Amino acid sequence: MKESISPKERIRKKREFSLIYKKGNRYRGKYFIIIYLPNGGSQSRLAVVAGKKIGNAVKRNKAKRWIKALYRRNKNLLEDSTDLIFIAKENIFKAPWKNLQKDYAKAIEHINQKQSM
RNA sequence: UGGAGUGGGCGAGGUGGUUGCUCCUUCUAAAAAAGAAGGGGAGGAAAGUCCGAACUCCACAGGACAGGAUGGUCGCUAACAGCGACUCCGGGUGACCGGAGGAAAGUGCCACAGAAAAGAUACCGCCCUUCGGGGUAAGGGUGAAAAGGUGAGGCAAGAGCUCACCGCGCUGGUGGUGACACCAGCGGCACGGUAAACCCCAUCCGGAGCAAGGCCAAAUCGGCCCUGAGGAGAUGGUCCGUCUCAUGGGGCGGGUAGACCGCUUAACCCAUUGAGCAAUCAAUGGGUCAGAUAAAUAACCACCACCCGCAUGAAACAGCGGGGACAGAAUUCGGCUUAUGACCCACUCCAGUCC
RNA sequence: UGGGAAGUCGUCCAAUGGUAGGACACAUGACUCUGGAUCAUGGAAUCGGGGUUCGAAUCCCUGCUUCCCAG
Repeated sequence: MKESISPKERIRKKREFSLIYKKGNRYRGKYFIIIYLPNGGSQSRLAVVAGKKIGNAVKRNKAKRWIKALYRRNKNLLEDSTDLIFIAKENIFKAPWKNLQKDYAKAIEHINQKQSM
């Protein structure tokens, strides 16, 4: 299993963001919020939002990197191809790596169940 | 040994493994996509956006006004509110640090207190007196600030009225590119403070900003041009013809999404030599060092080094637990300012002790 | 990324460089059988740090926060 994220696997256009915000479902995790929408394509896609509330530029980048790493490491968990927007919360910097992984696994499980129904 | 001053260096600690991101080159190959190999990949402040430029577009005969910025002198620089050296003033025992045009061009302001806050009709006072008035500014108290200061002479009482020293101003000389310094003489000296109040003087300044600007260009709507058989209407007594409207086909230019250029080789960096007190400049040789766009440097693990705490101990090693700042390029440079853990280096000052 | 504006009691606004004021809100008391309204009294602030000045909310530097504009 490859663990890369190529440009095709990212959400980049403002129009696409608006669509997902409008029609997608939300899951509130402990350290982040996920907005997800099945896209019917061949690949899942990803975007991370880290707002100004979280901190300065260094902190925002760090949050993005962590969430991207989570996604890469656990690509195979997701069953259907889905567009995902992650919104990082402030407490993400206090979390140990293992808790983040648990929280992520729980979130993906939740999404899989919802979509198979 | 302790305390302090100035300037500078380094700053995701190092090595390895697994998995990843971005750009360039070569190859798979003829192009795109994809893959493989090799190489490059954050900072001293990248930050705040406080100044100054480069670059691009717009405006522009020339001159004047308005508005803004700067402000000791000389130098450096592409430019600057920057930097260097020097001058004067103020602070500090000292190393050192901070400040800087003009108040005699004019206007304004100086609360309260005080007689008076500025070219003094002087409140109390002192002295003289023909009792009408006159001469004074030593002393008093107020205030942030009170009309040169101290001492002596002098006088009715006093006063730069006179003298000495200090301060201030003017003139001349000498030294210095200059700010200014030193020396001599003269004036006796009514002429505060505030220009980060208006202002005056000198110097500089057109506006907007890479979301600048350029180039290519879907879909849709509308515009213009060409054109086909037929349709409707107008002209006409009717047909042909001509004109208008709707429609089919083709083309054109503007322009949106989007793509590309701008986009990284530059007032660049390093070394040596020379000029200069220095900032800096010159010559020679070498180097290429991020270019992303929902936005790249990371995640996890192991070991080693450093620091802190715990416990043992005379001390150290081993052990356990924890820690490593401020902070992320976005057109590019030169500065300023602010944030910053640990460590290191150079020079200097003060105090104590010893030799 | 670039360009601009503003910070005064809890809130909304005032204030020539000279004692920071008003309204609403809050607290206490009076009035009332009680509450409201009314009356009286009181507390509470110049975004932080420097500088100029005898004296700064105001003038000058420098940071911080908030808001607006440009696709």
